[in-house]
Amino acid sequence: MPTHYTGDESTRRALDAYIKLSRARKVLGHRTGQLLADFGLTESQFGTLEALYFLGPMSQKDIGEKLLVSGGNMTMVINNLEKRGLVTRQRVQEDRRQFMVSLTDRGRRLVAEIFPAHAQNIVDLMGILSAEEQDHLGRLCKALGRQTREA
Amino acid sequence: MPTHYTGDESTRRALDAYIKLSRARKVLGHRTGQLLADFGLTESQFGTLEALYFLGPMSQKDIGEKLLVSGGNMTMVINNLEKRGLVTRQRVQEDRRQFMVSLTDRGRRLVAEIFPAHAQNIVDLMGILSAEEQDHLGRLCKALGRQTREA
DNA sequence: TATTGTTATACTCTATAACTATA
DNA sequence: TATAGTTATAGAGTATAACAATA
Repeated sequence: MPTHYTGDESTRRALDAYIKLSRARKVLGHRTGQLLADFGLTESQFGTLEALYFLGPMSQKDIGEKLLVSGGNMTMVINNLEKRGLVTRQRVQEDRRQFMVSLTDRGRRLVAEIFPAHAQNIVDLMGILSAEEQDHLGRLCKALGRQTREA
Repeated sequence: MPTHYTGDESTRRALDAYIKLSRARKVLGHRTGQLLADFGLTESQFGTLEALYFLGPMSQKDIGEKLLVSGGNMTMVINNLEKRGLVTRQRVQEDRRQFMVSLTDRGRRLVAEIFPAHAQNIVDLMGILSAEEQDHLGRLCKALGRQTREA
């Protein structure tokens, strides 16, 4: 474990932050994932539904970029959601290479059903941190997530 | 996207922190995972090797708890590492239900070969944050990861 | 009875590369 | 030529439950 790495201080510090970040995310994801699993959804699937719910119809490419999921995977995720009647694909007339993905009524109802409990889970999990700490965590993570996509 | 959630402030704040945490971890994991992939290793596999390298031989159960990986998965991860001659299993004489997992010389050499570049990747990625910010991030994430295992 | 680990089941995720259709 | 999406490939992850061996 990097925690026991005895090298120089700046390396130890970065490794330590990284492993704690990873663990936190894993623990939180495990918790939130249980609720989703009760509804037969994976994180990628729910993330897709959530994006469509809050941002409206999008191409597969846009969803993939939002969720950091590769093209081939998006095809599969959308396929699985489509099989269950939660989303639909519609060709974009102006650019027939694209599909616009939209929630069906059933998909919308499912998100509406799950989201409150999902959000409450996250509020509960984050509740160990004060409002200021949550904001600070968000800012630090935002910097990490942004910088590293460009660099 | 929770970012566009228009509910109450505390919910928006928690969701926002959560999504940024998730994105950061995903971006970082993607980056560090590329190096590991060059050596034919997944994160779980390298995490196992790393734990054995820095903490010494451990039972599968202990590794699973460190890495937050379930029992059945640990069997598979260890199997795959064992096939490649990177780890070995030895029955524990005092409790013959357990296997002690150890690095082979080959496994130890592989970690020694990969770790410097892996650590440097993390130092580079975390480098967008100051030393104080990295420490702060670590503390916030530690609280998140710990609390939620107990609660 | 409880625990460690294995096995079986059944999906989902992951990346990549070759491919089709369209731009 | 470049882009959006599909398909094929090939593995690894995930959880669960039933099982064996041991405590």
